[in-house]
Amino acid sequence: MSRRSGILEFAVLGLLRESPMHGYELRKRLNTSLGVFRAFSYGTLYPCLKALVASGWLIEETAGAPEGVPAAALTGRRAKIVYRLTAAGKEHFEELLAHSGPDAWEDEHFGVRFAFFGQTSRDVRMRVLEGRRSRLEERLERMRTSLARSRERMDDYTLELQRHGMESVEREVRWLNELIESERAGRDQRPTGSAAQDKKNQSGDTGGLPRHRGGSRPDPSDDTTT
Amino acid sequence: MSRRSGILEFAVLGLLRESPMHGYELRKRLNTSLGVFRAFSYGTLYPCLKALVASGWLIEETAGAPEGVPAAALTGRRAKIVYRLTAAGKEHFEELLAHSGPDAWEDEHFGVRFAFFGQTSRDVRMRVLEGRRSRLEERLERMRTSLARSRERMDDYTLELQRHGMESVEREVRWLNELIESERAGRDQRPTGSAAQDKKNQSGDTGGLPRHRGGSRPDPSDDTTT
DNA sequence: TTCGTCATGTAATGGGTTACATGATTAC
DNA sequence: GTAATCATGTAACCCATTACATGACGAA
Repeated sequence: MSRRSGILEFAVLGLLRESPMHGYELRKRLNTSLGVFRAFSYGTLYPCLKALVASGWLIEETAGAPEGVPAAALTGRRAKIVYRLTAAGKEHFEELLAHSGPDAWEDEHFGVRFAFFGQTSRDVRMRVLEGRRSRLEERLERMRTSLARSRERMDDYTLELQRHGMESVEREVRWLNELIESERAGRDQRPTGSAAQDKKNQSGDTGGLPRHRGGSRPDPSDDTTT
Repeated sequence: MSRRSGILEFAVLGLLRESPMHGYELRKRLNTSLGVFRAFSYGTLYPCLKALVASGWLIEETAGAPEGVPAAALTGRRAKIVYRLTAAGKEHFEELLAHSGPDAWEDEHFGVRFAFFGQTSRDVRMRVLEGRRSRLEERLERMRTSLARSRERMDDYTLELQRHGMESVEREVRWLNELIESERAGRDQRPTGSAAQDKKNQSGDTGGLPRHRGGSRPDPSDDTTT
């Protein structure tokens, strides 16, 4: 019954913070926003939603458009279940964003967190980025020593595999460095191209962060598009 | 009971082709040879070994050094279970190497296959590399269109995440291109540094492949460098 | 009326981990 | 004698996917 799954819970909460949605649409958004790192199926999502409702982070809405529901959700067709974040849920999400558990630096966890960076403070972002970086550096270190110890026993392909793997991790670290740099030095300094550029591209405000759904947003033109 | 797991089975067979081993050592080798992509625990390995024995791909040896067993396996200590590949097992492995199922191009599957490239023919290698490449290219295409469709609705961090993800995949494709190039043009042409170099580094034989445990191994100058 | 897609769910299965239970052997 | 590491296993979860069951709605 404890269909929870950490990341999924986190991601659902994050997406619902923007606006209430059906499970169906939620899944689509999930798989495009986070697509690179993760994809979820209904078999995971629906039970998880139930669990979140049970915890009080979400409420279900079934009736005919209880105010906030975006018209799109029931353009005439019989309303299904719309999930909406409760106040408690919002709080919980913020909590999760800030207090990253020990898994927060793992590949997928990090990816998902990153996708919601727009909803948190620079402090938290820095913590997460640096945590991730040091995790990767440890990994690199382990790879290096392990490679050094067994290199003679490996054939060339295995070696190449290892080399390429390390190179990828190193690239990842460089990317993080750029992001950290950019956060540190930057006001708005949103990542573009290869991050860490000092050009003239701040979008106006200096103080903060690229508020989620940053400058661009909202024409509610299409709902489903994604 | 079907503790089989495709990749693990494949990897176990591949490692045991080199020499018989205990489950214990097998796991260590598993986690260093394939370390970048995969790690397995005993909870997975032992049941899988039993299943492989049941299938006839392996046999267990318990007695006191039935010939081929590497001395190391029982230097005095009471012999545990040593797993040895049967003829049928060898055949099965070769079959698996060549006839890659439809999953063969997925991340992990590919990684593991690659680690055993030394044990197969150039033809097979080419097939696998090209299969992997086209899989990644499809992925890239999907990412591109999906990004194009929803780019305005994404905040900058999500966007950066997407960008970085695509870049990684692109790099992977370039790597594959180099490998393919190198296989195509190459006799021995083992991958070194960034592959695809035409220098003077063939290790002698021309006809084949870097026979596993090949004679070359990149100058042990620096270990960690890359 | 049939097809696509919206929409919600569940049961069977897969593939894996952690933590535990157990004990021998080696090195100090 | 005591700690590390070799060595083998299992039971209790965890997390997710697939395939299925069900049905409404809109458009051709």
